[in-house]
Amino acid sequence: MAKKLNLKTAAVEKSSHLEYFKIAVSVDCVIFGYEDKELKVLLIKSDLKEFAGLYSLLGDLVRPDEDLNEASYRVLKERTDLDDVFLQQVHTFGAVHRHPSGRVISTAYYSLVNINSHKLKIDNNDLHWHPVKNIQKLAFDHKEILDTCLEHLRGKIEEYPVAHNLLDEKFSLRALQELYEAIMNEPLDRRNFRKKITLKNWLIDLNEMEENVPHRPGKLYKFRPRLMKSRK
Amino acid sequence: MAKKLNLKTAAVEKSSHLEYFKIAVSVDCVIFGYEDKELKVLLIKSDLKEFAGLYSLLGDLVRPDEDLNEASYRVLKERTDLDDVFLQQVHTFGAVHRHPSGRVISTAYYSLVNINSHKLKIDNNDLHWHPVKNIQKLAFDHKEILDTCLEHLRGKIEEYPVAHNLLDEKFSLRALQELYEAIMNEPLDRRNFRKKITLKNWLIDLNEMEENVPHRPGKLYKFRPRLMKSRK
DNA sequence: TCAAAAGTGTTGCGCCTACACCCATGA
DNA sequence: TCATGGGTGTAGGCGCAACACTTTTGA
Repeated sequence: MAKKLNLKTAAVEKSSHLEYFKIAVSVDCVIFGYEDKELKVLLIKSDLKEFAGLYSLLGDLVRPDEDLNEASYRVLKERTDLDDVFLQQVHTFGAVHRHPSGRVISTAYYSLVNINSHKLKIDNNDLHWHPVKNIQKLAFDHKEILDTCLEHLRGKIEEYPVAHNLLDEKFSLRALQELYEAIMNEPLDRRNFRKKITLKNWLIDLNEMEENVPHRPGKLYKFRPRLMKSRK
Repeated sequence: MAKKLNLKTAAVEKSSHLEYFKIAVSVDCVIFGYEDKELKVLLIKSDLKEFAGLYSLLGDLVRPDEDLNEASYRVLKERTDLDDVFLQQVHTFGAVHRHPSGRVISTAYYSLVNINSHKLKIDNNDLHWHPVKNIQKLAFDHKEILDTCLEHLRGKIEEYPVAHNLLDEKFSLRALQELYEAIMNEPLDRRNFRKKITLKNWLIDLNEMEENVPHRPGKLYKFRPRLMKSRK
């Protein structure tokens, strides 16, 4: 009974805090792809005058009736038409002046997609895959977001079989190693890499060989299907 | 020149998206403490009718002119009067209906504080330290937030010397081990624990002994000062 | 036959776990 | 002298890094 004193309904609480509903929430997606032995990220030309000439990550405001995670899937789907992909939340960036349009707090996600398996929905915004290594500056705090996500990705691929999202279904161990080298940005020892991967037991030997290569063909592998839970 | 076509100022962009500024952003702080060989968390009685009788984490809406991280420091300061503490962002929870007052997206932080080194600012909301082990249910999605933060803490203390935030300045190795056992929720081998800690070189031997213990006194240690960067 | 990459093992090191005994102190 | 915890070392296993030679294929 005495406890009743301080209780208020949610509706009452909301009305007393209306002035706080002035912050927009967005998601920014670091969409990684892999092509020509390079890790790439999907960028778009910023359409803000303040960032004229700079590229930015793909992002959008979260809709009032949309889960935060769903918003990141929507962004991805809108741009790549993919909807069953690896996508992971990493960090939320909330500096007051990070966005010139007003107060926008943004949750960063990264995603791994196969560049060959989809067509970009290219509009007139210069959407393109950009090699991660060359990126010096992006609009907003997107360079920091990119760096943070790349750091997370580096930790992730050591422990989880997520690399299949970036590759075609069949691949040689060399191709897989080149992918790892591109992500880690360092050369790896071939024998040790093969041992480590074998030990993890992520791969299935397809008993097929590379074809049309100008050298001794390598065996082809694929990732074990049960490991490939997308959307998480 | 041609590029000018699609550019718009930030002000224009904001006006075209006003309907999205309807989501509130909050921070929820999992404030961990350590007392009586138990890991505890600071809880408050929920003041929402929808959650009558349940406890919740400490949180607050982020102010329009306040950095996200600063909001979490403010919440901590308001409740514990501490302002130079370990605080780390973990995850952002954004389900549509996670808050009955409306659309509130919440970024979760956890913090490590010394229960003895401050006085709680206790108001009439039944603010108290609650053993983590006994918690079954909390208001909102706060149980999930707690679990997520605890999992992160477990990883953190293995790699970083953050435990000093929970202990008094001087402590015995046994006390440190008991803290680790409380956090990991499992017994640890004494010899192996000491070896591991010694190897990490986090501690300074104070050449002092425990006093007033009913058994052989142990040596006292403290954490190396340079390691103790608070606020990350 | 050459160029290019495939494929393969061993050694040493550091870290981890499991495990048992004697020592110092206060009651 | 007893109860309580302090303090210590070793052995086996595992993962990791460093490192070189032979084989297969296409050109």
